[in-house]
Amino acid sequence: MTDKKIFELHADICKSLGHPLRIEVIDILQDQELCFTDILEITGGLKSNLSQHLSVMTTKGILRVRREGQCNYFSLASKKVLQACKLMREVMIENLKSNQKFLATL
Amino acid sequence: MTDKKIFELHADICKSLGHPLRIEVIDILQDQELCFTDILEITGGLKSNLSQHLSVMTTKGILRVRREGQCNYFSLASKKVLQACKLMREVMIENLKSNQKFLATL
DNA sequence: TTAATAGTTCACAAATATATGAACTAATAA
DNA sequence: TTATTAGTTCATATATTTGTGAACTATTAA
Repeated sequence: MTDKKIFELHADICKSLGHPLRIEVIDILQDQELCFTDILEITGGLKSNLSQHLSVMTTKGILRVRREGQCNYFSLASKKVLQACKLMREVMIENLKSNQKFLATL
Repeated sequence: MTDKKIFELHADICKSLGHPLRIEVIDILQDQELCFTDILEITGGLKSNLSQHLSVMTTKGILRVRREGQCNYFSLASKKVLQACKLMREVMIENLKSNQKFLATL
């Protein structure tokens, strides 16, 4: 496999982190498995929209689904996703702080 | 700041990882500082395109730029970005392997 | 001053992602 | 059987990203 192809696959899975609703879902599922309706109740918004985002995340291997009766239970496929997500949040917070410091000097 | 606003900022910085060229740049800069022309030579493509991607990454606080003479030297702003990136690559590789295993059973 | 190098910025076209509501399916309950 | 719950899928409108080439700016060299 060429490097370029690796970068594409790598970027593709990283895209899962690039939407507020998907970040929120990762946040919610960090230490629990929840069914669709529970997630929807927490995040708000349209069910069709959430369903599509969960579907993308599942297809990309970020989430697992488990069907039980009429409910679909979602969970994180790997703790590594959560770790990566937390690291990026730290970077964001650090940038936020350094911007605030900079603004304070004006 | 509301949770939703945090998720937006978080997702926004994660978007930096969601493009093959930007992943390649992070890869290249993982242990060195390089100027624009060097990066362009490695990645290929149009200079305007690379310039715009580097600009986005810098604005989002993923990269640092240092001007020296006529050259712009780029480097990673934080090792945490690299760590996050590596974790996501591991997830991607694990998924790739498990897909291959699944295909082998057919 | 003129030319060359090293990039950035801009305008616009094309591609991709996102949101929305309606229609649909599958499982359970009445 | 009929209704209800729990979601998925689809079509389509809108928004955002991305790629491209031309024009531009800043620094150094001749």
